[in-house]
Amino acid sequence: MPNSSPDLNRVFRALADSTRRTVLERLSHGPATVGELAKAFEMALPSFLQHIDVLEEAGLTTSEKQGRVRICSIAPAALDVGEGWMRSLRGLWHRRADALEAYLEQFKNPEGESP
Amino acid sequence: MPNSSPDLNRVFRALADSTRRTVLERLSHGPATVGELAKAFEMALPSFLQHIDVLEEAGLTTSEKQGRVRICSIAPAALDVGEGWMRSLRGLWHRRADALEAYLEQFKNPEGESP
DNA sequence: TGAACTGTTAGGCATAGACCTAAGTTACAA
DNA sequence: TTGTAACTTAGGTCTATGCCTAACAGTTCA
Repeated sequence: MPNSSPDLNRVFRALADSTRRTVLERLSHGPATVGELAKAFEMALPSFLQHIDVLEEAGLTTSEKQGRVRICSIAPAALDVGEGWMRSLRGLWHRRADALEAYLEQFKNPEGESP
Repeated sequence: MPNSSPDLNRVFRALADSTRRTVLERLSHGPATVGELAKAFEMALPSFLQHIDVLEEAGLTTSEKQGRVRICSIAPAALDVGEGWMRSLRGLWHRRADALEAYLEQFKNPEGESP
């Protein structure tokens, strides 16, 4: 479970904004241009572009320039990284679901083993 | 796929920091006190406490005061929210994996259907 | 060519985040 | 009852984020 990678930081940070999540949802239905994507939001285009850049730097989207148009697509590999981390964490937890009880017993029953 | 909820913002933001992810990994093996958790990091205790608070506000951990000790545990329900969002997004994408090709054709073959 | 379209860059502002030190507070222990 | 342990709160700095307007490209089309 590699954790210290800056990739996870970037992926989760990118997902921590509802504008960007909405863009990803839109892109999950198929590619779109910057202008098409921006229509759904009220913010100024340069502000919106920053969100696109954050997504792309996180590896969650890619884009390709066609003439004067920039076409964005979703790139779910980065999503897998985040999802994988979460799943493995939850897996660990499930294997230890009884640990809480045992641990708390220590504090109620100080005669048990030392922490 | 509820997206606008501030919960997802908080969950993903909380995960966007490697200190906090390390804490979650530690807690996935079982509960621990603030002091035990803090030992693994070099930062000052008040700084570390802020991370604990972020995790708790995101619903990723819970804590319980036992005497002068605060015992933290993982609370994977919030994790499921994030993981669920990611999985459903990826599901959508897989059903549309061929959309990129078709879309790009528009720009190469302007005689196709209008966008 | 020159206007219109679609981005893009530059620069500024306000808020939030991540860290710090110093100074409490509460519980346990001698 | 006094000291120590284990947080907790207060307040400060510095950087990053999210937004804006204004001005600048690169493309397309009349």
